[in-house]
Amino acid sequence: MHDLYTAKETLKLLETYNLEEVKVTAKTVLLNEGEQSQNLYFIKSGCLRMWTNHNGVEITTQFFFEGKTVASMESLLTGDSSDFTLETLEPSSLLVMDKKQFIELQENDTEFSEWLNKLILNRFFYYSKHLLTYLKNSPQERYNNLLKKHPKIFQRVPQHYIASYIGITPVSLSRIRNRKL
Amino acid sequence: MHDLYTAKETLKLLETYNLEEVKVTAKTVLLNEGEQSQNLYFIKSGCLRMWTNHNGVEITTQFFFEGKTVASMESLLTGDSSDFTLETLEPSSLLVMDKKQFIELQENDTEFSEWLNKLILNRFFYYSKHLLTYLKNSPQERYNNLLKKHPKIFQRVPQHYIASYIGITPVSLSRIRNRKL
DNA sequence: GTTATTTATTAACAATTGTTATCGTTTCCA
DNA sequence: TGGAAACGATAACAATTGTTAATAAATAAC
Repeated sequence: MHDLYTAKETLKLLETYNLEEVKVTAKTVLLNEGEQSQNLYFIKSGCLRMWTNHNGVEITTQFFFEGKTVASMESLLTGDSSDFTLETLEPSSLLVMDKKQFIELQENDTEFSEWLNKLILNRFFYYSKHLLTYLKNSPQERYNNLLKKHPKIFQRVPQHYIASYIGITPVSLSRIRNRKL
Repeated sequence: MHDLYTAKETLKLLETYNLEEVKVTAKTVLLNEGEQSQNLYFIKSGCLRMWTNHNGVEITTQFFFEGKTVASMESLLTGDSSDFTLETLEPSSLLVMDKKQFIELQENDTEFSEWLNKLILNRFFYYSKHLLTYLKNSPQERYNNLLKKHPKIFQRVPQHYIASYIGITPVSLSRIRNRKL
């Protein structure tokens, strides 16, 4: 009942909607903070980061890799302006669903709305667990956990983006990485 | 479309299901960490906190006051054991929906499943925003924001529970509160 | 009402992180 | 391919938080 869709299942579903596929270079902004989200993206290849401005500093809130569906959900669903900027980190190939089709499918396509509900549920669980790491762990521990669970991130993502994701400055992350135990 | 239910609307909906109402004293544990969630609660009066054990220390993740619906959603929906303990902070009056009825309604009652989807969406938005405060703000700033937005919490909830909610120790919170500006 | 327990404050010190700046190195385009 | 921008490491110092402990005050229990 509450099994989540795999990347393959999601791709299969989305392919039935004949979505446009776009190829973009690294550092392409797909959505600007303060603007209304107009699209839902599925990453066929490449990766993205979601970030938000804080006193002129970019705070990365999440990374998304191939096989994942990405959108500023709150903005897309409510029509409010997005709190986040969505930007590619690598040259990426994306399936794009525009807002009009998104709303249409959400209201009239049972399979799509079920898929969406599970996506939202999945993201809810993700945020819930992620929040816990800020309550339970120190920056050092968050780094250790990230390195253990997602070592590949460090090979694909510049370190200073990871720093803000962990909740610290790039300087502090560099220190942590080079701290002798 | 995506307006969320008010406390009054939720109460009205839940009252159609003839739920049992229970009155419990303060410090009553409704769900233990490690056990499967068996119930969904609606708080008619009183308040609850959700917490998780970390190396013998209780980390409070959320407070719930009258008019709110509470459950360890992940545990209730997936059947996994709960990551959290649910405990009353004050003598409380609660509407209780058991898991069997919950599943039954979720599968067969359109209005209930729509209500639930909005509840999940709402909690997703809440966690998303809450997480941001850990990425953007210092403990001092999180305290300031909480005091500004929810000053009543400090009148109803012991300070050391609030400390872990903010992500710091009780000692540090006391210092912040008494720090001169 | 007296005793326990819980709660909050404060102090002293250690450890961590933030801030600012500098300096190589790498990467990116133009 | 050559210059500019981005990136990561490091240093020095300030500021904050964690840790442990002692104490006082408030609350709950009997």
